[in-house]
Amino acid sequence: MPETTPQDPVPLSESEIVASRRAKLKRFRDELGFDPYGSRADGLLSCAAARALFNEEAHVSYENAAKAAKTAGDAAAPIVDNRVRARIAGRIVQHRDMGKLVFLFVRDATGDIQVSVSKSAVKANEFELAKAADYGDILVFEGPVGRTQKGEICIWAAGVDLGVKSLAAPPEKWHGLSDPELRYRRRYVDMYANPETAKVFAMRARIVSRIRRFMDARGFLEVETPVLQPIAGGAAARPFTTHHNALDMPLFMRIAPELYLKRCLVGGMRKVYEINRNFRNEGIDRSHNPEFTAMEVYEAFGDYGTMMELTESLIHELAVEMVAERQAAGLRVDANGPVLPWGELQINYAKPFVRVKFEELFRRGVGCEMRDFAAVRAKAREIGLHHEAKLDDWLVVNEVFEELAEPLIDPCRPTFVTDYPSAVSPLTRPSKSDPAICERWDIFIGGMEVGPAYTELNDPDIQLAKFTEQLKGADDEESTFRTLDEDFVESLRVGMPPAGGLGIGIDRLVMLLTDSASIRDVILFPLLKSMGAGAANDGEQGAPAAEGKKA
RNA sequence: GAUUGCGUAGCUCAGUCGGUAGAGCAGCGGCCUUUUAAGCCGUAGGUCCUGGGUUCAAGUCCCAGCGCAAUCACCA
Repeated sequence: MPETTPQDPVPLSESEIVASRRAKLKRFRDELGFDPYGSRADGLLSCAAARALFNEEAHVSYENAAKAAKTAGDAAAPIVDNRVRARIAGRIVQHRDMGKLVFLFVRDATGDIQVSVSKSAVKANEFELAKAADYGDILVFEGPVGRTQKGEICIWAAGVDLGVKSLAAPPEKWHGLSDPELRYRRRYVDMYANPETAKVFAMRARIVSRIRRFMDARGFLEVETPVLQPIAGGAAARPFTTHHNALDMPLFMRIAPELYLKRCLVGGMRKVYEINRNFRNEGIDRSHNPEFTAMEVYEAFGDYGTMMELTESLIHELAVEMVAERQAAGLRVDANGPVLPWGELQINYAKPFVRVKFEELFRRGVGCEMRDFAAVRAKAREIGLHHEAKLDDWLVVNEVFEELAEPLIDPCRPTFVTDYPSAVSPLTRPSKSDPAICERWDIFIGGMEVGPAYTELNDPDIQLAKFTEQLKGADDEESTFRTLDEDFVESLRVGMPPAGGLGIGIDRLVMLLTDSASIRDVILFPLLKSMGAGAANDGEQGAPAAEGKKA
């Protein structure tokens, strides 16, 4: 490179690596006759499936026959080879060139398998390809499944082809990619460099499909409701705003599907659910991503009790299945039931889950009755809640509860906290026997709130009053996106049957079931700030990052 | 949004009190038909996140910015 222009931030050393890979690509194509961008390959097995084809008996009898043939020379009987043949494709993650024999480890999403390529067993160009292959290239191999002298299951290549030549500099092959930022930004590298990553997303897919099977088996209908909404309702979060050009209409990305799913009940669907993305314009941390997957469930003529049974059965069943998966993978499993590790914790998903009333937990954590507001306020001041005086009684109760009572919940046992004060759950139906509390629960697992459920409010007049009251309390910023959903109220006037409703944070549940510490470890492409100048490999003409955006 | 920590080769990481920029892997050249965390020998590779400042001298100290992480706030 004679000169590096400012628009070309690629460091010289990297161009050297890329240049050598480009030279190899040319050689593979021009000298060895392989298409560096590959073509269709039929009958491919996964690496895991190929490994499973190994048969010790066939391997031993082949080895013996080959040995005998060698000593007997020409007089030997023809060698019988009963080893099963397999064709696989994957990235080269290890490469040991022993001269006339090359050992490679090949990886796909199911795992690794060793391949050895002997100069005497393949065509000359195929051998050269295997010999010169780079870490990260995808190769296709075909041959019998046996093992090596060291006992490693191994495909003895009879054919080698190029799937695709990789031009990028690969990550370190023993440590992989460990910088979390690089793992998220270049997930496509993370997924093959760190097999654990690929496993988590395979588990996530199985969990979500099991949830669907569970819901379908119970007669729930899966529906899809709008993500683009003229009014962002159903939760108390800040929405993302957008705009439809042809209609010249402001729109919001939904913060919850709730109000549409309830309309489905009005329309006559008895049991509905939706698994889909919500978008909330709030902070980001270990358990929050701006877009996240939630399941919402509504059951006509159910209530928060039916939702509790459903939730408990669902999560229990998922945990049992995860335990079975871990057992199948050879991991140690707790003999005492469905116990899964989550970081330092061992979470026990045995039924029944813990159930505790808000009022009871409050009493235990705070040491006074929640309805004794004077005592509660005294406690609030004691723990340093200075703005206590400005808050309504029940809001103080709630804050004191979160501070002193929630920590009492055993993080190792899924726990339903039930019967919240009505005043802190404005859209929930008050209990018939005690209107100060309402029919709502939250489920906590591992110290995280995984989801709430309610006996839904279906009186249009009360709903309208509560909406209106909420709007009155909105500050300036809030009132720019909070609008009364009159059509929803109108739907309640048509008549929504009494119902139970449930929301479960799927990402958080997947975190718990896959022993992932951060929500970003269970979201393939979590939102990151965009990089300014000097962005890694993006080729972006990174404008000085400080410009614009920030306010 | 606040606080703290981190940012050095493609990757994983050292870098002492402020005094010539280091290692392993990947790459490149050579040897080898059974390797297993990376076979053996040799070789090359740098915007020390960016921009200022202090200093004879800054990867190192100071200020500002960018990014990531953790904790808190908001929220689920």
